[in-house]
Amino acid sequence: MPKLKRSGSGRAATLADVGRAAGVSAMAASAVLNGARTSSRIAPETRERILAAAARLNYRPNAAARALANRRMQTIGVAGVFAGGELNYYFLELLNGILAAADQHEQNVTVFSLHDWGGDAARLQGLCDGRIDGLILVAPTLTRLAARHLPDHTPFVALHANCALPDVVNIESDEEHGAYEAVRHLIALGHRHILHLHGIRGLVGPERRIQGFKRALAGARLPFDESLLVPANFDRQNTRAAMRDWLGRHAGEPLPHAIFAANDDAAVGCLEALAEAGLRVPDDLSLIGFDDTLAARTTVPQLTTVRQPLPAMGRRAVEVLLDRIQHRDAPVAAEGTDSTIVFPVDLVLRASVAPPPVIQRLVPVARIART
Amino acid sequence: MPKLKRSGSGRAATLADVGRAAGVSAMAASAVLNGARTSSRIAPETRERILAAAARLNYRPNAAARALANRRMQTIGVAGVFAGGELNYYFLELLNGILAAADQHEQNVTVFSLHDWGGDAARLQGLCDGRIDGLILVAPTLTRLAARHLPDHTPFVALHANCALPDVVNIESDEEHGAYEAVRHLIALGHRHILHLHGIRGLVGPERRIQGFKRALAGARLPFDESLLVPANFDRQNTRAAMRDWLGRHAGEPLPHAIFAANDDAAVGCLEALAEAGLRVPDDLSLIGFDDTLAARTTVPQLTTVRQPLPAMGRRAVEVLLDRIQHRDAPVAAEGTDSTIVFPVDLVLRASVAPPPVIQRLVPVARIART
DNA sequence: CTGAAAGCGCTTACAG
DNA sequence: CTGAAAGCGCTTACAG
Repeated sequence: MPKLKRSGSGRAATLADVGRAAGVSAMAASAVLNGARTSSRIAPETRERILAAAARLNYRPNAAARALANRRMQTIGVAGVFAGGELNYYFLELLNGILAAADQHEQNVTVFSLHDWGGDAARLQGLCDGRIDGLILVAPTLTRLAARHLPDHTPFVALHANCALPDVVNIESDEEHGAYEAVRHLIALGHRHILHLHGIRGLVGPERRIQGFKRALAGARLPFDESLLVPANFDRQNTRAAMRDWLGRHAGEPLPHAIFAANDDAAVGCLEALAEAGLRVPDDLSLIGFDDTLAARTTVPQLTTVRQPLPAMGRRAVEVLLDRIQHRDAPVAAEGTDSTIVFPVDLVLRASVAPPPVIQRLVPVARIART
Repeated sequence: MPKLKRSGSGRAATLADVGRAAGVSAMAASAVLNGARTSSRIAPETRERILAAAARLNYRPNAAARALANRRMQTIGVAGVFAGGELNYYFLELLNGILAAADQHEQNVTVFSLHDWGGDAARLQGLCDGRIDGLILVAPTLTRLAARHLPDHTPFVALHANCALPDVVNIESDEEHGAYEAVRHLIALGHRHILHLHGIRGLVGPERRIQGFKRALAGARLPFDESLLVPANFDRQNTRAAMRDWLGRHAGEPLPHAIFAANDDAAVGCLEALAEAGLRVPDDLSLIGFDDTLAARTTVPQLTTVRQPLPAMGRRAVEVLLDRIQHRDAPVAAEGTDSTIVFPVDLVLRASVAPPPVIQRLVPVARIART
């Protein structure tokens, strides 16, 4: 039986301990161990002694003390509304890129999961207390007032900001164009009657996708009317319910040729509702998503979708933020330049889209009431 | 045109500033602002003045200074191999629970993404330098030596440890039982010829699932032989390739009744390979997964699977860790008690399992060579 | 009830 | 090349 007790007690070795053990001052130890850029060099022989003592004592510089002296934590924060029932894929992809870039620059990443932007805008203040050197805001939705009162002394960068943030670089992708290309692709295959499952009206992302949808229809001289817009809220559960509901209300009418879902999660919810109703994708109708998250690759059939380069966007956010941290006093963007970085999007062709069936199906009448 | 320059420069207000502004000492300010448990109380009138000054100066306690004085960062770390091509669902579910519990206890969470456990075991050392108060190891696979040399002075807790970690609480679930129940369920429905797509041999999780598989077969007096075990590596891509390969090698032979995949990702990969071969789940054969991650819910059909309560396990890890941090010197477990916490698992019934078809299909001969 | 002192562990000038 | 001093911003005893 091993003794179930770690020696966790007792304090860790400090620079002073190392110095004492090597017969030098703490600051000589600091110079060799923590790579100070002191102009002076330590004699090779002394250096060896210090290194040996440090190894022997298992010395490890204390991050808090260092941060206090340097005014730099080597840590960046990531804040957003991630949890809410289901953690989302969107964030997972982003985090992937953020972690990779942070690792490369030897920065730590602290994740702040907010409940909602409304009440938690105040909480943001609390995070900017020296524990992080800068903060990445993921899809922030702040009121004008809150946006103006972002904590000073802390640099920010935003990803997919849903609101104007004065003096903050915003990183986004060309969503309008992505939506346009997606719908144009459907139209090119012969689809005419296309539904759009859209996100929350008023938010930047959903509105841009709606704009792209409309522009593609207009470009093909296809009529647009509000009935083509089905509200779905960017989330699987909601969309499944919305789609079930839609099918119920349109039983017996001609089935649309295709559906353009505002994101992959919505597309998956839609797929589920269609499957329940006995409709096959892409045989009976085509479906297209947006984002190219894992969700798009783990459905059967896999989803044709618009790829936003989320990991690359996350990486870029880290780089921009680190630059802001280094040059706090530099202006966010050159005079007259926009402080927005736009990534290109790509249409990714997979199995959920096919030409429309020769004989258009009707929306089936519900067979079984399900919960 | 707004001026694109934040006032980021200039330093944040300190306790000394607040004290000065309120005409008291920094420590009086400390007592009222940072809730010191100093036995003495500050006079209500002074208190008001201090509070007012703090508000006026927008005072925010400095985390690093506090950490240095208190020897407590209010931050826990989470380390694991998460990235590797595709960030995994398993971690996403866990993180969900970890973030929720940390939030509740007002702790920050810092995520360390390791490349692999081999080389990075050394990096663990580097993290234990006061920046975190304790560390959660996610599915660690350490050598005996590395395990023995976990940094002192830092409490740990492990989730699904793949190796013995002296004096570290390990949180896991009853995987053997889960595997047993899954296979028993298949057998109860009439399945006889069942394949198991297993993870890496030698790791704790995969081995336990194999044990459960074998026990269920033995319980029903079904013969086991090695050919029922198909190596698949816990990941979608690999499993798809493995399954394609298996189908190719067994073309023309009777199709198995069912497949038990060692995790959901593997099940999804399997599903893809089956779909490519024109085989339908569950009509032609049944499929069952393990974990109940999002992957299990976003396939069509949704997967019958064994649920590990990952968010709850993540929450528990935080609680155990915080307890270890509070009582560093207490033994990890009472004398003679095991320092392992085992969560129960549940079989979740969804659409990927059905009774075997009346007429057993043969493995189809590959129709098109695909890449 | 309030303040002066010392310390947490590290760094950055500044002397020798 | 090396050390003594002061400071980063906060806390915790200890005096008054």
